[in-house]
Amino acid sequence: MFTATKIQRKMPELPEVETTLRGIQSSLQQRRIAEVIVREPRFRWPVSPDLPARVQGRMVEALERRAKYILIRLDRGWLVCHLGMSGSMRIVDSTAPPRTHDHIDLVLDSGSCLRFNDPRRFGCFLWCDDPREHPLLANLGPEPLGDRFDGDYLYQRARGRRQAVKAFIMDQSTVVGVGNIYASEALFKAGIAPSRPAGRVSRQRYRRLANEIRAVLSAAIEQGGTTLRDFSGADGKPGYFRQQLAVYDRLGQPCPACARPIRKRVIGQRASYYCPGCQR
DNA sequence: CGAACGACCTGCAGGC
DNA sequence: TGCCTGCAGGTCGTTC
Repeated sequence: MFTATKIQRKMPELPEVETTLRGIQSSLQQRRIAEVIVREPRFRWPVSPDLPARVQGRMVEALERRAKYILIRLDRGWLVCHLGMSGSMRIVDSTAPPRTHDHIDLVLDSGSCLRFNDPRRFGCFLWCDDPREHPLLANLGPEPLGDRFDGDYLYQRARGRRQAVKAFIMDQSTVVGVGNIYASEALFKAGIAPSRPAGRVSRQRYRRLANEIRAVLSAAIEQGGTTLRDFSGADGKPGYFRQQLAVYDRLGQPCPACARPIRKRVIGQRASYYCPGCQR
């Protein structure tokens, strides 16, 4: 039960990032940034001391997402933000007192404020001239919901790879945005064992896998709002999101398809859940 | 080149 | 109650 709460509370996989972006977009767009408050600059990459000066007074033109990065386009330059493993963003009244781990504020001319909270500080909040030239974004694979991603692409890219297929699809240079939960889920739905070498999955099965990745991410994005509402409302309603998961965090529970107990194995240093009967 | 692994952090659950 | 250990949604840099 507590596991369900845990999952709800922090889940910056791609659907969460997309939901976050949609949630903050209308409050930021076409607003001027009156002030930047950095209470804690130590992140995965530290906040540059000159970031406030570059950002204060700028207008927010648009928000975009690339992989799990939230990109905020200003009238001069961009902000490149990542939620890491524990980050979240919310819109608050700029007079609201900051809570623990509320590290950065973008105070807007509207009186609202974008507040970035990140307990583990694995995220980042960077300024750059042009994200297309930023090294962090340079080697990212295609978007899983875009045109350039399909089974044939995965099949081609997997030629000669001995790496486990789960690690392969979680590699951001293969395809972006497939996190640990959805990697397990998509592999289950595609009937592929997570430890199978990437180079030993057929073209046909990669087509299935690509479709399942798209399906599971799209469904989660549609539900993202619900997850966030539960999160911010703190109404203690557990498990709504977790019920959608067939295998993740379900060690020993019956497979929804064949009822054999779900197994857990560490692959590429990450916990992986699968059905030994349905996945080959 | 690919692949494995350590590292970065805090919070929480569970065991003793 | 409190201390210790292990584990957690990400992913980059180093090393082999």
